[in-house]
Amino acid sequence: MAECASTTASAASVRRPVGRDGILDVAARLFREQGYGPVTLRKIAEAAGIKAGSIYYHFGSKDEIVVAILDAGIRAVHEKMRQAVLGHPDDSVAAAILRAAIRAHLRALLDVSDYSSANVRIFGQVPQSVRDANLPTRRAYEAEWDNLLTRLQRDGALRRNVDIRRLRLMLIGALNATLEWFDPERGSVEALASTYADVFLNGMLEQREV
Amino acid sequence: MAECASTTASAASVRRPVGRDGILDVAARLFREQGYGPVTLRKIAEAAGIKAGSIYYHFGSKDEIVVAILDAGIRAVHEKMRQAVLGHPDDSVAAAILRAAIRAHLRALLDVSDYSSANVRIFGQVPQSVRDANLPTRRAYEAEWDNLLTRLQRDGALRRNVDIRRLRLMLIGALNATLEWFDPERGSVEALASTYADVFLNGMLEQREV
DNA sequence: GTCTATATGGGGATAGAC
DNA sequence: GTCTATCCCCATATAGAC
Repeated sequence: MAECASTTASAASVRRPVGRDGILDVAARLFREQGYGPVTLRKIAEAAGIKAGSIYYHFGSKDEIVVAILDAGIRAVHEKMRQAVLGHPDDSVAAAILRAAIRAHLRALLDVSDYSSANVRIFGQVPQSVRDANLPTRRAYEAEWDNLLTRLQRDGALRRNVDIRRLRLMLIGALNATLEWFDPERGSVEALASTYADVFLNGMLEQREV
Repeated sequence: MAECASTTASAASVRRPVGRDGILDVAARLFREQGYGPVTLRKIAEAAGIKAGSIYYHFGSKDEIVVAILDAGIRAVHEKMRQAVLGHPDDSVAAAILRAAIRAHLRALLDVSDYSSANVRIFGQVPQSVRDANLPTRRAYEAEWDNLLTRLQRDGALRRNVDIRRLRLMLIGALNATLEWFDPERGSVEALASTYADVFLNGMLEQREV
């Protein structure tokens, strides 16, 4: 969000205003790394190079920070996924479109955005009021997937006996779960995305014919 | 774990010792419902009908309770899955064995055990020391799946180009993610298990021939 | 915009009576 | 085996100086 990474120097570094975006950047990284509970305003302030009380100049409460991060996280992955799908004409092969969407979601989560990964990591841990505030943004992303899946099913590319809502929950849930165990040293995001597409599109059983 | 459900009466109910197992039962339910952070010893004690200080007669710390619940949760789902697989001879159709294993895992998570669901819900939220204590039990369950998948792949039932460890992480991660959204009013666990098996075994694309 | 100082509340944990 | 009472720490949040 801010134009440069914050200095993580513990103290006595160059004193330069971090501002609202700087605080959000640092907080998103900490939430992604540590989850919701362990990240206190004191830790955020220290990582940003300011004092805890100063945060209240920019935000009214801790929850306000969290909501801002959750919203930005969804918007980031939504945008990536939308662009990936737009890159294909409507009459493209269904498998290619789905592969692109899966790849975009995983890249946003594992490669690109601390905000998106923080969202997945902490959404289940934040107070109900915070979840509620994030809901409209989430719904918009879910609708994007539902539109895509509905269109592909109508075109005959997807099995007709699966409920679209359930399929979307399965797919997004499976992709988000990678955050718990993905290790770039064991393989690239690209390879992971390819495997997910293989399994979700064609299954894990040996195909009898092609 | 205890032989009967605890009375949830807020006060002045029949005073009967709840004991170690009673505390664990109540705590597991609260952790499943609320996650790790919001569940305090005071809340556990109140739900169990005792006072917070009394918990320390049975446990040395809050973490000791959490570790006991995490371990019991894995053991419960492990046992269910193992029994489900044992119900099939080694030369059964691979798809049938996998379906049974998937069904057993989902049932343990969504139907049977507060301990298993609490495990999935809070594992990512607990301190590292608690996770470490739970690791051996987890590894044993993971090995059970790896053994099954390796055997099926050796028999030619699974595609050869997928890494077993990665496949297991994909599968378990996807199944565990259902805890976030599964609603029994929208469909049974059995139906959900069937859909998961369909998609993971054969994929979501319309099959060209059978 | 950031600081220092502090109010206020709730958490885990302990000691000793019953 | 459970109670009451309490210690100690750390969280969010506020007030006012600079």
